[in-house]
Amino acid sequence: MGKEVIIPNISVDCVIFGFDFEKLNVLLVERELIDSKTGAVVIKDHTLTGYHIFEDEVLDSAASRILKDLTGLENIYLEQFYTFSEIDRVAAEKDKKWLAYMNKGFADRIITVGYFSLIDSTKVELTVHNRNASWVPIDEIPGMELAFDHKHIFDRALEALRNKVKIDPIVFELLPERFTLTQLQKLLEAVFDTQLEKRNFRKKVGQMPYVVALKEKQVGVPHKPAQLYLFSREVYEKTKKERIGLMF
Amino acid sequence: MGKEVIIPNISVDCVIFGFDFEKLNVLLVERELIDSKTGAVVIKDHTLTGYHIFEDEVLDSAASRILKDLTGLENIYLEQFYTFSEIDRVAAEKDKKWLAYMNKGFADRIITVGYFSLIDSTKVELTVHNRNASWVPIDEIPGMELAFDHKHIFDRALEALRNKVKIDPIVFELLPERFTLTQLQKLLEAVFDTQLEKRNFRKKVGQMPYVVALKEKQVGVPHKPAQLYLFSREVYEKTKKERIGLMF
DNA sequence: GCAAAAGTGTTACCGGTACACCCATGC
DNA sequence: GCATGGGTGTACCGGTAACACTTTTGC
Repeated sequence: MGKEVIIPNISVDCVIFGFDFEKLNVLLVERELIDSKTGAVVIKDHTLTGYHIFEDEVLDSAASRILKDLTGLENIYLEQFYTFSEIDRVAAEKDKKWLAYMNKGFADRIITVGYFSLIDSTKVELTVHNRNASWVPIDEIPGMELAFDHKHIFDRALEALRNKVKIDPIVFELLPERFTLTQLQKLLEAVFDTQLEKRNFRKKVGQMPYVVALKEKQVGVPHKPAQLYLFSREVYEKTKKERIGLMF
Repeated sequence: MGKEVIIPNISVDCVIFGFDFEKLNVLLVERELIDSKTGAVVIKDHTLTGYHIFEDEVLDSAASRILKDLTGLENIYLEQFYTFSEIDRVAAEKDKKWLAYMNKGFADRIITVGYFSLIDSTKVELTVHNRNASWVPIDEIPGMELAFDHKHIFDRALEALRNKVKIDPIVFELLPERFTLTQLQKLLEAVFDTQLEKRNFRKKVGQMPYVVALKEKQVGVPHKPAQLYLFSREVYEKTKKERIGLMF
């Protein structure tokens, strides 16, 4: 560590998803560039987190590193979903200024590998490490100004997330270890931007042996306390059966 | 064209799938290196097709170019599925020798972007362009010796293909425009390495408005001639409905 | 007329969907 | 005792799974 040499033309960008029990959010970092002479604001927008990879580093490690730098968390769910190579993806005027200002020896053309990551946002503190990072609800992204081609990257990430959630129980990565069925339902509703019917939802979850009821219940809530559950990937792996059903 | 400059550390590799009405195959190229002094065979194995990308070229275009170079075909279904960055992925002894022999200015560490492509193999001629290219049934790959990390890339490609086939009607790309239901069934059986029940399969296909029966039938077959069908992506796009059903 | 593959219909079961009411807690 | 979200059962329907026989052609 310390004198790592970057590869100038390859980077990793992370789309970090989190769930606040109401909405699905993405962690964005504020980017601000102020003219040192005039004091005028040259750039003020938001970016995903990303960085170049090092010469002796694999993409997955670079993504983990970036994630840890921003959130302080390790062993987080990360999935590579697409590699972006548009020739002018970092060539907008404001982005060129930004790269010049950074002055880190990046290439003019940068190919970036997109990862999405799912974190239990109850575990992340945005006060210490924050480089002005904040959670933004996914439905606000379309109206925002993002750096580089990050809006495009976000769109692809959300699509990849939805596809993966359908076939693999990764949603649980967005919840605390112990969660209620209502939280799980709200989460899926947020991911797919839809509404689910409570009784049917619970019936379905009841058929998943890997969503296991704990003996504990919520405490201190001003209504009937909910049963707490746990997701066991171990049980999932043991009980899953191959499904071939074509869905198109 | 002509004086294109390659990017030394980024390449594209294509896993080309084809269907011969019996098995699902992959197009592999024979790689042979003979010691110019002794005449001894130094390397003899198989590789996927790939090449570096050019400085002014996008990944998708590089993949199309590579595909066209090998098969002569254009406008082929191509999908990027994963980017491979293991540090020693081209560093095995035989692979280093090969790269030295090629002497094209490639970097020591090459990151490669994997694409899979689906082609109607009745359209490809392996006689003209062939650099010793041949179709290899997918169930023979595990027992073969492949260059670089190409076996790993193939595994990921097959996985990505299966996932995508489940949610999008891309299988039809592997068939001629006009095909029979039995051919479609055999193809799906080959892709998923499974058996399907004829009557149920046909009932299901009967509910897909975008698989349209033609007026024509097979001719010259020594049995009852089969009805020919056509896949219409246009009809598919118009009639598809969003499904959210969780499958895990 | 025989071999070879195409084509078709019925029943049993399961999973999906739609829907309305009682329950436990904090204040 | 009231407001708040937690939790449950039933009826209908559509899709999936299992199964055997008749049809059309080339030779």
